[in-house]
Amino acid sequence: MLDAFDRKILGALVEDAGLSYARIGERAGLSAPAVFERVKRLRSAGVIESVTARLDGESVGKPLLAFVHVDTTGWGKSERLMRMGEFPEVEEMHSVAGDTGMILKVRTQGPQALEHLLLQLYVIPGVTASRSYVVLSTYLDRPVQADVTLDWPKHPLPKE
Amino acid sequence: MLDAFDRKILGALVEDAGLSYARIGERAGLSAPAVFERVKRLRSAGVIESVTARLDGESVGKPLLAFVHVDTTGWGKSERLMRMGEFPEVEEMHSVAGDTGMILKVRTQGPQALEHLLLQLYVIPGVTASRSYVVLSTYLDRPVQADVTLDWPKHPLPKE
DNA sequence: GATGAAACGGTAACGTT
DNA sequence: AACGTTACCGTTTCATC
Repeated sequence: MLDAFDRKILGALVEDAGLSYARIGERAGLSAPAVFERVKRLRSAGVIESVTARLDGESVGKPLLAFVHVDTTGWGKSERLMRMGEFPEVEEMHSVAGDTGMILKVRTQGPQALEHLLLQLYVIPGVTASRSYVVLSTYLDRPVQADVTLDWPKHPLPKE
Repeated sequence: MLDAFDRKILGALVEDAGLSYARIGERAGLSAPAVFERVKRLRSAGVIESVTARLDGESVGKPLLAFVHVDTTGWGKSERLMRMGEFPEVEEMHSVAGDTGMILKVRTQGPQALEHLLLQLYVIPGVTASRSYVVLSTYLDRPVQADVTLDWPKHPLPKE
């Protein structure tokens, strides 16, 4: 589905979407219009979902990052729970397999704002518990990368 | 630090960084050159960290998303642990407060690639345990938002 | 911060392999 | 069918007020 040209173009755009098509073309071995055509195709195919500015949480007034595990009775995707996404502080919501049902990534002004968010959570019918993991340091935070580690063992049988 | 103009500009750029300065200016009530100057300032101030393409995990061959809790003896930030970031599959690494020391966000080709990543993890001295939360559905996944919920209660004392 | 102008890059049409 | 070349036009970006 994606050839080597596409991978190089995507790699460049993830690194810096402000690069000119000509410059990306140098990196990928294509002319600017060729890059343009491929980017247009990758966009409409949904490979590129969007092009956005990444902001510094602290600078925009949200220095506190936390992952919140939410336990629910029944199954997770309630109307009320989904509405937590209306808070700009909530960046991610995933249902997961494991000892919790839902993981939220939230970025808030501080502990009080987090508490308010948790209060909103406990008002929702079916929410039985939550565990918050407050981030102390972020060592890595980057977008989906275009490349993949190639040489995974096909059948990684652990040696005894 | 950020005025209302900045917030509007940042909001527009997070939504779509491909917008022209003229169009952002309409939305914010500024001329294109004024927007340009502010964006330049926001960039060099580090408020805008980067401008990137957001890719669809499935399309780039990484349909499996998981959060991995890593428990370690001593304290988390070992040289070896940091090198997990060399895998393009590892998107985030945070040290956290709670019943684990470190949370990794990883996106892989499938279960086997995740297993290989976990094997790499257990090779690291000091890593004692891990718990993986495999994402079943993603309901929300968006960048840091420029806006904040305004009317948090200042001192949210829970009523009895 | 706005206005006007110059340089640059995005984008379409066309020709080539 | 996909890329390169050419050329135009909108946008970025700078100088001036």
